[in-house]
Amino acid sequence: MEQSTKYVKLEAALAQLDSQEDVRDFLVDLCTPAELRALSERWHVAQILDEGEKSYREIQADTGVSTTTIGRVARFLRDEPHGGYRAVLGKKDT
Amino acid sequence: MEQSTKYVKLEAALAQLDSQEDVRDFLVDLCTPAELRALSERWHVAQILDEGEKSYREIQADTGVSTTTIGRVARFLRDEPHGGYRAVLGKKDT
DNA sequence: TTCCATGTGTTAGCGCGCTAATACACTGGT
DNA sequence: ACCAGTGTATTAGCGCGCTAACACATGGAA
Repeated sequence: MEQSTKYVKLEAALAQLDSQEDVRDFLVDLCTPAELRALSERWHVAQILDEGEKSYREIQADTGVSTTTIGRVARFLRDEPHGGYRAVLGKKDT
Repeated sequence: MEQSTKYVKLEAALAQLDSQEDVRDFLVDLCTPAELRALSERWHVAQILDEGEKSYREIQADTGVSTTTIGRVARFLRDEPHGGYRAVLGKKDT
């Protein structure tokens, strides 16, 4: 298989990784620990918010994430600028 | 398909996205523009370094990324803490 | 040997995402 | 009417990744 384009876009690189382990290793090399933590926390919060069963303050107590950040994630989730979260959240069950 | 575990890990979420577009949309929702730019630049630099044909100063001139950052990416690439870059770079040909 | 480009390290300063703390308007239960 | 809990906004301060601008040692070419 020939790779014609000289450089692989970030999303293309991630899309071609199938296993959870490969993605993990790639992210660890690409991100700093602080960044990886921040991204994981946001994604975690997004999933909790999507369930719609906990208040901001409960989520803060459970995860340690500030309500400021929770509010920001909630805004992205609500406004759905690109539906990127939905594409994954929608796969959880039918 | 039932999703038994309550929350999906970040790497699992990305691993289950097949298309480049889905990954892109997910990243755009998850990351801030500044973060996405930083990650993309690092990945871009990593690929250029992997070719081994340009000096740090050339890369800086081409991409606008500082030699400090280039050096940091180079160090990760050299030390290969988890081989995450390699897993993608190795797929480019052969 | 001289000189220049290289990889690498160091410092200062900036931008920005995060926390902590607080405040406000709204709503449902008592 | 009151009050507790909610989503949300605001402020100050901190950590950290980035840039800019150096400095330094090494190595190859003139």
